[in-house]
Amino acid sequence: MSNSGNRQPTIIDIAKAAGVSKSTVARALSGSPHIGEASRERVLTAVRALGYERNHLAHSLRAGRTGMIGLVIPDIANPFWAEVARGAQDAAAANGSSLLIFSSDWDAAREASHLRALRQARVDGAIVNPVADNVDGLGRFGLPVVLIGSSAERFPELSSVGSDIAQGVALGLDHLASLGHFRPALLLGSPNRLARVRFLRVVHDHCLAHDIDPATLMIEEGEYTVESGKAATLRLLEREGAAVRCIFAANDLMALGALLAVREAGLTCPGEVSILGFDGIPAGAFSDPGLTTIEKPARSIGLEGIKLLAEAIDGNLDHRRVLLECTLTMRGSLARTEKDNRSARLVAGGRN
Amino acid sequence: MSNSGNRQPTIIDIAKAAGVSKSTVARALSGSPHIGEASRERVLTAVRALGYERNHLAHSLRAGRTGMIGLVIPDIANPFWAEVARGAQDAAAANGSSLLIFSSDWDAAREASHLRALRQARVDGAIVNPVADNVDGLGRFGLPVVLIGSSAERFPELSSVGSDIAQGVALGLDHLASLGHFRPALLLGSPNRLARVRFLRVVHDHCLAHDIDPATLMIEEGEYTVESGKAATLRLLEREGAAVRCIFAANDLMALGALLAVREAGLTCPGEVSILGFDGIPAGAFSDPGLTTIEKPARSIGLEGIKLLAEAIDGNLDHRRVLLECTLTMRGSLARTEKDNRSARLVAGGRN
DNA sequence: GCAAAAATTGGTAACGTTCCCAAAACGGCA
DNA sequence: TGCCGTTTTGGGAACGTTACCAATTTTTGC
Repeated sequence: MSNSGNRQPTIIDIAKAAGVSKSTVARALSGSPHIGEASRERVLTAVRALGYERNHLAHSLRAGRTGMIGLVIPDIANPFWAEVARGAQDAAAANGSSLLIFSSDWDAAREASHLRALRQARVDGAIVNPVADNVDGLGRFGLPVVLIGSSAERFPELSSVGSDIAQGVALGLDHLASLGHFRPALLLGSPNRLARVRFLRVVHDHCLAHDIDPATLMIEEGEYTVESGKAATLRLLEREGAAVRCIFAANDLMALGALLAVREAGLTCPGEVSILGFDGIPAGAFSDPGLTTIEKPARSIGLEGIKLLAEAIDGNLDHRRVLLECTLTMRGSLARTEKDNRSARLVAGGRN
Repeated sequence: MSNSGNRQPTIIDIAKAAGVSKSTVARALSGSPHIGEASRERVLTAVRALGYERNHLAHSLRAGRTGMIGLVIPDIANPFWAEVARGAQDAAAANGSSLLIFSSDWDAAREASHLRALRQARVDGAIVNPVADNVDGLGRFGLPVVLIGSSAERFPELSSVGSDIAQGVALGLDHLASLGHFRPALLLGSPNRLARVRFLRVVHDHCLAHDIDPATLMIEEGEYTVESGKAATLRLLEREGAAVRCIFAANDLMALGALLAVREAGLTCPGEVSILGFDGIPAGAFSDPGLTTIEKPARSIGLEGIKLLAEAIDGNLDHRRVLLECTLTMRGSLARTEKDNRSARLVAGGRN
């Protein structure tokens, strides 16, 4: 009668069934040594019989930690972020915590609202790709936070995990150079993007190391979409006297657009034009030829984020910034060139 | 001294600050009418001053519901499931609940463990794409469940949301017919797959409706991957006397493979061979030509799943099976054919 | 056989919230 | 002024767990 209905049994139900007090049940459940063998047996039998499962809510309330972690990313439907989420999920599962995932849609208000929800749910901490420009929302978050993604640079006072863009760009340039492409045309984002500045800085250094005048590199702009990449490449190919043999795009979508443009211009890839992308999106595997690209370690970012956060939660709060290496994923869009265009290094006057 | 440290304030802290009892604070917070205007003001002022935020754990424990919903899918990194998750997320956010997302990796043990975690977290219900063949794990889940995906058919006694494959296949066949393709070659999964049977049944009906002998259709098998789709298409094109003008693939990956094969065989798409896919994966938008496909309503599935679950949670537990319409996403891989191959309907003896 | 030590057990408070009931304050009215 | 009805308030108890302390039982040593 007291246990009418089929609600989940509590330790009190177990205590009644086993004929002991709830304290004893708690001890049996927690594996405490302060309990007799006989009692433990009877409790565990009752637990199995009634199908008891600990109420995580009550436990969390008492213990002051929930074992839940928040993950706020721009869009779970975006392959890159989905991959990050997957990494975080695996790492979280490994240490027994679960993930509360939210998509901010690059909207500051939504991000703030999600952070509030996370705080109210009393998560132990959160991993966030911040969209808000002001640190306020995050600074006042009041819980351990780890930032992910490149935008984390704007908040140097918080721990973060990101991919090493500079290393990735250098890796790409070195690989291109090893194939004889010393002066790839560049498909970059719009000038006000932070990523573009970073990208160019590495290119600059690379050029100096190879005795090339950075000013002679051809550069076109896009908006990180297939269409803009295609249009930009078409503009590139139409430049007079420009024998484009290699294109290095700042993201895979633009690289895919470049591929389309090259074919539309009657050229072949990789035969006449080599194309290198940046990101490692799944769609790059299905193009023809497959897109060779610098792959960001998306899954590792999620994984490492959880690791860092776990440390922060355990009080081991050493502020850290982790940069993970990008890797080269070779598919078919790159070919060796015979004409070593490094010889152009002494010729001045290329446009842009 | 009592409120030392900077832990989150509770209603008791607010009560002290406002000089009232915790009951009064609770009333002010819940918008109860049984409270004086003066007290309400003082409470709300204190709330703002101390930055109080309700402890969702304690509330859930008391209220008996958490406002949390579980989502168990095979892989959050898979674009289709990520899209489903996004739909669920949006719908959940709309009614103020949050999502606990887990990836089962098509592994029954992992699925069971995730369901256990959800039960312990006392979620209000769960949306699951079941991998386990036995209904046991789900039947004993003990909480409201909504199944998603086609495998839900194996559990007719539970509510579910899926895409209407039959309608989608019919839609594709009708569209192909409207372009003059009455006898598309079929790229299907292996014979033991349930999906294949369903697919074929619709094709059969369609053929009868158009006076075509289903036995004359060319069919090849693949494993739902790009490579197997390519290989299968190559086999198709090598058949003697087979003038393949149209291919209908059971999923987009195989369709993408078909595209590669067609080009490799020196043919053009859609000029000489039209290709129709099924799924609506993002990569289909980036191929050349873009892949025309039957798109599953992934986001709507997640959305509708939450709606159904919400009803079930509110006790309105009418068992239901919702089938959502697939849509036709037109890109560039289909062309009208002049030769109406319907005329072949009287000729018997095509292989397979 | 008895005291002391050790092992085992039960009772109670606490985590932060909400709900119910009773107490207090306030107003109007005779 | 006293009584009654209404509004406003405070004091528990409860949700299910864990932790502490005290009480009980058992074991050990002499």
